[in-house]
Amino acid sequence: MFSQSLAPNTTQPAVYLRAPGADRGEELDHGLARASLRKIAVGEHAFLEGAPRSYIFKVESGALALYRSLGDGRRQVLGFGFDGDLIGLGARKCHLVGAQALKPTTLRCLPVPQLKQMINANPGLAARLYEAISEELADAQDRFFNVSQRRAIERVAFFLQKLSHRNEARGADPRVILLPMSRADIGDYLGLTLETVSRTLSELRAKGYICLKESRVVQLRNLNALNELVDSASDDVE
Amino acid sequence: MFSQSLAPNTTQPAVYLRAPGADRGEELDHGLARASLRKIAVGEHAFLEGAPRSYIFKVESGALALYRSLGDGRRQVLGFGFDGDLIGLGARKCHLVGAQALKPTTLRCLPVPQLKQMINANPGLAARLYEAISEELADAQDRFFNVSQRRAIERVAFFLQKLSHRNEARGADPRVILLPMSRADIGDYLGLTLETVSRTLSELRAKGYICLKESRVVQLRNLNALNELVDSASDDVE
DNA sequence: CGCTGAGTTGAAAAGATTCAAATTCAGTGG
DNA sequence: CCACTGAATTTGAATCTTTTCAACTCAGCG
Repeated sequence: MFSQSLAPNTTQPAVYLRAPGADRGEELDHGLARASLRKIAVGEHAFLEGAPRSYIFKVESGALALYRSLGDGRRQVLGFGFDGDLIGLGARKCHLVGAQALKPTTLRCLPVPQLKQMINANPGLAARLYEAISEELADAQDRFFNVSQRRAIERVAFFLQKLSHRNEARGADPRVILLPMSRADIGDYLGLTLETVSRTLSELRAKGYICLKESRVVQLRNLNALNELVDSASDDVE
Repeated sequence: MFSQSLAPNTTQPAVYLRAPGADRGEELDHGLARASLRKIAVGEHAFLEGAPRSYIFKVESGALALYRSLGDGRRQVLGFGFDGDLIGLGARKCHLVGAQALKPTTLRCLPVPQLKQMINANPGLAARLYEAISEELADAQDRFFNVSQRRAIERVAFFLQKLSHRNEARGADPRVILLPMSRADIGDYLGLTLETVSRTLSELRAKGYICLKESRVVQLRNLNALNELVDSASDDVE
């Protein structure tokens, strides 16, 4: 793929690995279990863009936005870190994304040298990291085409669907979504303005697909319709 | 990052690694040098979406489009494979992207079992693959925000800039770009329609930034202006 | 009880898509 | 070698979507 080898000022990845599943990442879990805890308040950063990568983190509780700043004050949110997620991984020496807490957040911090040691001691861990990061790439691609070629309503539906599936995977209610992030964060994630996000949520409510009691609590009332918005690439669902 | 752990039908990554640089991937090069050659014609596939991952490929000459199909016949082009690029890598058993030749293309084919053997014999190789894929992820993120929050003219400038840098990195003329792909391919890559791509190229020509003698040959006449279009919103942290 | 920041909503403007037509280009067969 | 055919490209005009700018509501908090 040409893009990476061209990118001269390519942005630094922090590489976000998912939380190890049941049969993966035992070593990581083991190391992390003994790692130190750190608490950060809303608005504080786990790490800043450009900061040296000293630790990798596992989110114990709370939520973070992973973003890159643009020159003109705008920013691109690349993802969110929720409890169970690993953040801050990557091959480079510095983070090129920042991780800012959206609510009070607790992190486990594993020093990078220790991670490297673990990898050296256990080559299988490298393969796991590789798998995890290739998942991450797959996800980035998934998000890419769900954003680049779709309308606002489809993007928002995609976003809600992902959160719903995440709940499901964790045994939480897939029909009730708690949003720790603002409309602006969602917009920066989906490539929309905050007004469009708000309007689109209102539109989904008008269609009866969702229910918005509080602005940060979304009830999904018609999961099928949402899924169709995401899956059907161009059949309008009115 | 939540997205990956949610994605239920997450798309399969083929993981696209870049061509090994001067000091990287010697083992890969070594193995590939003895790998078998395969030629494919325009429109043929190196591998189809969903096909089992039997080989990884190095593009010797030619060009391919790496894409995923959408339900309704549209597709998302995730990248292009040019000579020197490695394609088809990834942790999963099947490709979830297809790789279709844009012009007559020659590939080196390295069987996956052999790659695994090489990794086992040389743990350092795994680290290199990890680095390479984290670069790939960084690139995907780069592309992501260059597409999701920008106008057509900025997207096209970004595209041309990348190709220009690629030429530069390879000792080719950074001011002359040969496009092996159609306007539709570019559009599918940038999240635009082919008409918009065409119009935007015409606009860049009208501004005097580029020169289009033939539709597949672009001369960059004002590299600074193009760079400003790209950088206007994204200020790199380095 | 007024502030402040987040969210919602409206209206005008900008930008991209869609549909349609014209033009260029490449490859084929005469 | 040239005309023909189909594909790729360009361009135009109408339409649709999203953004922008602005006003307004609401909840939390000093």
